[in-house]
Amino acid sequence: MIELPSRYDPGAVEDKWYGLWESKKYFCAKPDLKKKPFTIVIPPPNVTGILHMGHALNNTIQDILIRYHRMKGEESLWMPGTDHAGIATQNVVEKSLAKEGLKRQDLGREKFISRVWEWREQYGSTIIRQLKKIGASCDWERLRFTMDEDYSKSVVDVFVKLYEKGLIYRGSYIINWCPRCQTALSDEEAPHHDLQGNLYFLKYPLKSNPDEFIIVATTRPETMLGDTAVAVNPKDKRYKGLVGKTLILPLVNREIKIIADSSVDMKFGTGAVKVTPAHDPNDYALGKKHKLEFINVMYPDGKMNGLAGDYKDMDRFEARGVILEDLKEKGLLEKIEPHALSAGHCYRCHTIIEPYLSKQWFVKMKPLAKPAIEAVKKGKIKFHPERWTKVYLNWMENIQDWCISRQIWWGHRLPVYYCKGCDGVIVSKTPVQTCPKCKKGEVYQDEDVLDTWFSSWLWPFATFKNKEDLKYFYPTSVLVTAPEIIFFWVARMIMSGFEFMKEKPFSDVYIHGTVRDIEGKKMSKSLGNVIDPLEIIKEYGTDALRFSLISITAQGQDVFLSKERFEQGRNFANKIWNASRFILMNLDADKVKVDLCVYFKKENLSPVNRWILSRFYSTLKEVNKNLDSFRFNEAANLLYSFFWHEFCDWYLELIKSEIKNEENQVVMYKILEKFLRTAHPFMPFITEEIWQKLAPEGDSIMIQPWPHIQEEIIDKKAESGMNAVFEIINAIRNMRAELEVPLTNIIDVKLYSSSKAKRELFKSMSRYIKNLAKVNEPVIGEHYTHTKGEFVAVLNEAHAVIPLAGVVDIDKYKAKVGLKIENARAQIKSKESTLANPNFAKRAPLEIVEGEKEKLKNLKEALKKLEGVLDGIR
RNA sequence: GGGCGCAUGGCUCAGCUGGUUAGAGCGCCACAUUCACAUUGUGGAGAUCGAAGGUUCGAAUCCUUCUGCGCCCACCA
Repeated sequence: MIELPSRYDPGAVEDKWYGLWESKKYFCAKPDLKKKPFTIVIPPPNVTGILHMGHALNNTIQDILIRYHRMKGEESLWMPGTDHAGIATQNVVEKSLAKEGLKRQDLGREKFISRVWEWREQYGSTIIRQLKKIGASCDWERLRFTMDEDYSKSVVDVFVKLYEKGLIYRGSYIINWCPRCQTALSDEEAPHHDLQGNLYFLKYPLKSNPDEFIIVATTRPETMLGDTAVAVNPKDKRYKGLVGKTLILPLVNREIKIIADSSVDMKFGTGAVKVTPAHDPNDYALGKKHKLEFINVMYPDGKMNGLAGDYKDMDRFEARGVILEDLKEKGLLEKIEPHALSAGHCYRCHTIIEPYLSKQWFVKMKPLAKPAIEAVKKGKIKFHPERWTKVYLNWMENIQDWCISRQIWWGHRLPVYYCKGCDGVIVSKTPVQTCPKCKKGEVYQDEDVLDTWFSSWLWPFATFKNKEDLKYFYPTSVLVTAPEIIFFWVARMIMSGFEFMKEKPFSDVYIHGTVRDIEGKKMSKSLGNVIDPLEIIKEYGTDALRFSLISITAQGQDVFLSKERFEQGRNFANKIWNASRFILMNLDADKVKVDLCVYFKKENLSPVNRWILSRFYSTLKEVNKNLDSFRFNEAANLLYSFFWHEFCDWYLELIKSEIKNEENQVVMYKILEKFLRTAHPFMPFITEEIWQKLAPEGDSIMIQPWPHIQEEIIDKKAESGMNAVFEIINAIRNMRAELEVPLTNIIDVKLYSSSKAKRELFKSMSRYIKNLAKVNEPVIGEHYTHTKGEFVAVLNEAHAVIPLAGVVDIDKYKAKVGLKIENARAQIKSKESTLANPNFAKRAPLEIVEGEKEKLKNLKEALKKLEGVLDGIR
């Protein structure tokens, strides 16, 4: 006899079992040629990161996959690690410095970087600890960091390889510049958001006649200081005689030409566009084409520079206001129209991006994209859900070169050196002291670091330290991630895989939804709508967190969360706990040792046991199918309803009175034991806790085999037979509720069926019917004929009948029903008269009238039912 | 401008290749507590599956159009 508390206490067991798994090295994977490998690389969280619901969902899915495949006997490796997250981490450390009143420049590069490392030492393990808390079965001995020495070496190697291949180049282009972070960003790091702005119409006077103007429309008047031309469409009649003439750029009084270019849209604004080649990508192209001057009027921090004349040192948006005022004063501001536009925003600090002309390093992407496109098109790599394929292909087919240099300090420094003597550029894997070209010049290394994603894109292979492991575990199996990083990471890993490994990095990409709050907003600290997974763990337990998260996440759909949703998971864990407690209390250890096969062979399993076994294997089959097709919610919900509604609500209730029967003991035990194994990937802790109590000499549940489907046990006939019994019990319960007969009152029941098989079934199942419906031994008959004073339920090929005599006072019951009927009739009458009232129709709002009509309809239906009941009794 | 997703009981959502009575959780109503579990059990009410067409023996499911919401992409001065 085992004594257990009636509530599952997750806090008391989780750390214990996690510690055991870890100490026994159950998470560790080694190449084993006898086994099939199954590999997942974790999307490395930022070192400074803190676990949020997105992580919880992402990693629960991965853990389910890993545990499932591990139990299926595959050599399963989940490779963990963290990302140095260049800009994000630098910003965090800078913020903490700011509290001391310091800037990173005050420390200098080297000291600042050591500060970041210190920071990492202190906080870098937080996210790892938190991943352990949610039960992640990563091979922690392989923990990697994108700034690890050998990982960094791979980054440098790759840079050099691409450079030597001519796929990396340096050049001056318009890039996305964040004036706050003061660095270049890739296009992906500068997402566009809508803004409500204005279209400003500015007058530029002609040199030949200062009273004559050309009017240009712009959303960014402050850039006019850097204008070097005005462009019109050559077909535009309005400006026919003006092309080639000279304008005086107001405020700076610089001479600029009017040029003609067919790219100018005649319908937009005035059809004349100011050209600022150093501050707009379109204008840049125009500037190149027409050989215009490039005048950069801003400092890197977004303030106007020396070329901005009187506006020097003003912030770009401040300058905008002042410039507009000055133009207005001079009568050169024609008008202002509201205009919706969108602008790039820094993905780290949300500052509006400045398109900025500067010298940066780029990767030529088109050649890399080619095999990556092909692989997906040919189905070598599959996206789940499939629709992401299109998103991926669309991006890949229009891919732009990747700006990879960042003007920050935290990250992989570019392996690029410049010679002061001959201006030579040296790209080298190893540090360079003297210029190999001129042999004498002093050399200095490029100050920039690489884009964080330039290291992340190597993750599926650079995380392997030796060739043997790489060969065995690569390509990896599944990548699990959110849609936000398809371009940042997934697409680039596919490219790098083919480029550097000559092989895809993974076979399947599972894209799960974004975690949102119940109003559909993204969870974020600034919105204050965060549900902290660790708090949920504290309150409800890890298994509850995992189970709830999974069961409400439909494939690829966004997840809407509120705290109450985790109650479902907690309640389920508690249900498992109590059912197990019940079984443990009633289990005779010696009886249970009997092999289930003994019963199968004899084919003498009782219908109830045949049914529950069939239901278990049917469920298992579906669970397998759904896990294999990434429908985790379906799998979870199948387990939920099997365990709760079939195993607990029906099976355990059925066998309760015969629980010491050997066959029942064996089946009950086996079902629980197999269920625990099946549920383990979803709820690792509670399943382990119960497993240990159930099979004390057994090893941990996490290294047990996944239950094998016994196809021959799936018996649809047994299932439908029991369903007929359940139908009867339900019907009787239903009638009892209708007649308000309490369960303490055992009543008579008659069952009729013209089918001999059914009659026999009822007879053999009568003890269960008696127990669960609280009735006396049923009287079983062949043909049902309607008799007064009986309450009837019509079933599938059968009738269940409760004789009312002695159960309820027929006259009283009749009177009660009669009263209800009268009541309903009165209500109908009153509703009808309301509706017939012409004043009501005139004055009441339409929805009220409709509502009343609806109510009337419902009342009439209810009346009909009641009249039927009365007919039955009479 | 292009693309994608969503619209199903009061709320939040499942519903895979179209197939008997459209499911769940929460909420609501009634009844039940010496019996594994009130984090429970039993029963119930509540849905013309966003709208309009179409394909089909049959549509929540496939097609077209429309409406509303959300997201992504795009060099919309």
